[in-house]
Amino acid sequence: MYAFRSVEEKWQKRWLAEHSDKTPELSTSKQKCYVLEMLPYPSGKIHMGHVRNYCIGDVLARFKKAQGYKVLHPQGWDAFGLPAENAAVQNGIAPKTWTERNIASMKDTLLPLGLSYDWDREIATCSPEYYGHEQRFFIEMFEKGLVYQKESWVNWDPVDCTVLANEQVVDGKGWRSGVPVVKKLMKHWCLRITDYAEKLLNNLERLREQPGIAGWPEKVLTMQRNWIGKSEGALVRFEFVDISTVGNDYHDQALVVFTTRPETLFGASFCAVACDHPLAAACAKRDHELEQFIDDCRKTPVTESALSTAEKQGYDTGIRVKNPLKPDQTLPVFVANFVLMEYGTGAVFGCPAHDERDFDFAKKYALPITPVIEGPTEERLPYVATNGKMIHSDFLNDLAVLEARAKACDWVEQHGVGHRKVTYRLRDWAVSRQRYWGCPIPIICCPKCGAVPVQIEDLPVVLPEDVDFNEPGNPLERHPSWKHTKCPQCESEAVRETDTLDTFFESSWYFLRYCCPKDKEPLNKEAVEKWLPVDFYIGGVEHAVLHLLYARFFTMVLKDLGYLSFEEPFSTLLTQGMVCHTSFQDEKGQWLYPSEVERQNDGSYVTTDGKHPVMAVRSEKMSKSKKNIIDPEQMVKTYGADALRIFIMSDTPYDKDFDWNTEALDGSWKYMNKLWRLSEIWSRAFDFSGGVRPSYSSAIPSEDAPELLKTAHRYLKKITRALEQFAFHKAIAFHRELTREIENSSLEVLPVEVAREVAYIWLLTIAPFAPHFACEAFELMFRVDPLGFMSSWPLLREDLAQEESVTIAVQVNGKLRGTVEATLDVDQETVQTAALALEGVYKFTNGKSVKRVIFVPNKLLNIVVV
RNA sequence: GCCUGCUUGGUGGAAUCGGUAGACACAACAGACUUAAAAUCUGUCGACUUCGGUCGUGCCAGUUCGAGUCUGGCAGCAGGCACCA
Repeated sequence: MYAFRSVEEKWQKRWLAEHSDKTPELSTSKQKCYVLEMLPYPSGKIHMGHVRNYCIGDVLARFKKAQGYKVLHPQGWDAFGLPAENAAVQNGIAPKTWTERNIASMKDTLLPLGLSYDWDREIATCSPEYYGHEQRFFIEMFEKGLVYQKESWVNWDPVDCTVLANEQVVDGKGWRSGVPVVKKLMKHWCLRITDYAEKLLNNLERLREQPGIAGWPEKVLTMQRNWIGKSEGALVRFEFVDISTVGNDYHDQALVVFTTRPETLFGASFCAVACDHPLAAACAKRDHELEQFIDDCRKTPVTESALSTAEKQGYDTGIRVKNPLKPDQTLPVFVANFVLMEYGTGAVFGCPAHDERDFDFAKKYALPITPVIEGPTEERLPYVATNGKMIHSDFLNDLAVLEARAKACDWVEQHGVGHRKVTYRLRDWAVSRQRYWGCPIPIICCPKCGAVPVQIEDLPVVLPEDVDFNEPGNPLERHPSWKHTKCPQCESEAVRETDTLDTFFESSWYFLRYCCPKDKEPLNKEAVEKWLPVDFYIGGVEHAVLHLLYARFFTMVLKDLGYLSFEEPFSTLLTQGMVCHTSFQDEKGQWLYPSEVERQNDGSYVTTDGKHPVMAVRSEKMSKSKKNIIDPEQMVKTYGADALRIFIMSDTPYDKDFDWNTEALDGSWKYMNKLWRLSEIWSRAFDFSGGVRPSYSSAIPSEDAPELLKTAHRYLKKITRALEQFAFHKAIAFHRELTREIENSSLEVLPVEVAREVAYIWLLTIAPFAPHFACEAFELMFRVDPLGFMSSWPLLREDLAQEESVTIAVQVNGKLRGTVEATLDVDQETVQTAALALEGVYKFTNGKSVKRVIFVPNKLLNIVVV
């Protein structure tokens, strides 16, 4: 049996001791390959999702290295974040200690997997050597006006006691705590990601698949496009009919609304403003009932389900405005719960005939519904499509909708009542967190000078370690000395900002720091320019908008700050599927671990102790709460790293969900044993001493090449191709076929030079998946130190890989009736003669006349008869 | 509601350009070896069949000599977005 434990330990020790995976020096960026997996949060345990992620990256890294690329393949830790603080509160462990302990134990699980990381470049984002640099970025962004402080309604997570970015609110709930988010008015720091909205959107085109570059998955591009949510329209001014009704608290002569459908202005029947709109506030001062209404609106829960069922509510302010296109028409102004202050101008005009929402509202408040578009056929209102002709619209009549839109825009611009305007759904990135375990925001609040950045030479602003977690809230806030300092400008007593940065800040640039992890400067431009962009970035699709949008934004900002000269950090993005497992419930509905359950012959499940019936729930993502988890450490101990690596890359394409099945892992383990047995047989059968690299096949003419050599080259071609297309599961399937071919060939007739080359191909094509085995077997068979040979890929002889005989399918009227064996590039006549002689073909052509014959060289002959 | 994917045996999945559907595995079944078990090896494994074949890639049409693959329509599943004006 294959002694995987000692073998794997032996080679891991050597790789580490000899720095086998050290990043090579790079003189130019030619032939470089940067392979990166999304860095893990040090939660304490490596789970199967991590394993899948890192195996994909490692196979790619090893393959590219073998192909002759200079590979950068680093790993690190996304080490700031809430769980560390929660542990501090619950168990009294300092966040730093907790994090460091977790990093150590997770690394202990990673090392036995045999991943080819350059550990000399390891980063932990919680170290001041790391976060000090991002404080500098923050200050430079501040000075460039990309950072600002704003008081506004924010998403507040009542459990984590912190502000959340819009991206972190999922279904109206905090992405971490899972409790409903509440609105809270707070001062917080924001980054002007909206300044980059257009670039973030336009560059998505470049991330598409291109020749030689796989690009980003369409799904992710679409998600980012939707998230940015560009819409083109116009701002339009609606003058107040009687300014005195508005009162002195509102300072504009008109209400400005944003619309994407200016062509429907002739169908307007009301205007509505958000409850946070200044006009609403102004009116509420004189109207107690309105004040009450606004209060109620704010209390409306913001959860998705509540929003979709919530009825549209409006309050008529009594103010009336003039329709700018139709000055004799006046419209009522409502405060309405469905208008959002954060989007557009916080004010809309309603055209009920052509908008679902306006339609509902108009019906409820008995407002007129005037159609202005006549669709091609009889449709019911509201008619929201844009094909049709304009009606009841004065100078827009008879125009197509899109023409009318352009004309309406021209009109409002010419008459000074509005202009074209582009709006985005994307909002600025709120980065303040009222937490301890994060990067301190390097700002000092001076009573005289206001917010003043810390001097660059005073960086990093280091987190204090003597903090107490016995009270709720931010420990930095109540630390006796940390926040007290002097203003860098005027020297007066001042306090530090006690908010820390969102942890997505750290992960927005770590991939750059790997190029120069020990540099004194934040980034070594030369190194960054050589290695970036990341060629293959591998991670979960759950980061499609959060992390991946921030990282792109950050790269653009750093370009504008002069740190680098490219805009897009990741050329190809590979999003791996989840690792799933059946989950089990006992009769009481309690979740059970797979180890507590056993399968019976009839396919049903019972508990291991007591044999109680167990319900198997459909396979779903492995999670602690459902207990459907498999511990990678345990699997490595039982089956070995190579078997686990091969297994997790087998059978399922990398981007699809993977169904865990321990029995199938057993199959991979058996394959390892088979490989080892075959290696032993070959090492006894052949003496490969006197040369390692095959030198034979380049000399031999293809017609003299033994069949097995041709087979090996055919599979080398298939496996290489599969790897280049990220079809890892196919590469393994092909290798299994190759193994079977080798097993079935007789060794006696095989010249040693041919055997050498076959063995070389056989071992090196599985090496990216099973590197420990490959080393051990190479050493055994070639009797040399294999380390230098693992980073080479066998040279393909295309002429040997060519099939020289082909099986040609013979069809009659498109139905398969037989096959003909022939030599490559055989002519039609030969095939046709052979085909017509086939019994199965004759039966269907006999007595009929041949109308047509289609011949596809080397593939097929189709005889059409009538 | 909108957007994006996906749908092939009992299961995971193969099938470059439209050209032999089911590679490679898992499970199952049968057999060999064995005192026995494990391990290993061999075989069967889409449905129907009068054993000649016929049908079969979610459903209905179309293009084609030929469709899992292309086009149109429909259904189901998954994911994303959503009072976004």
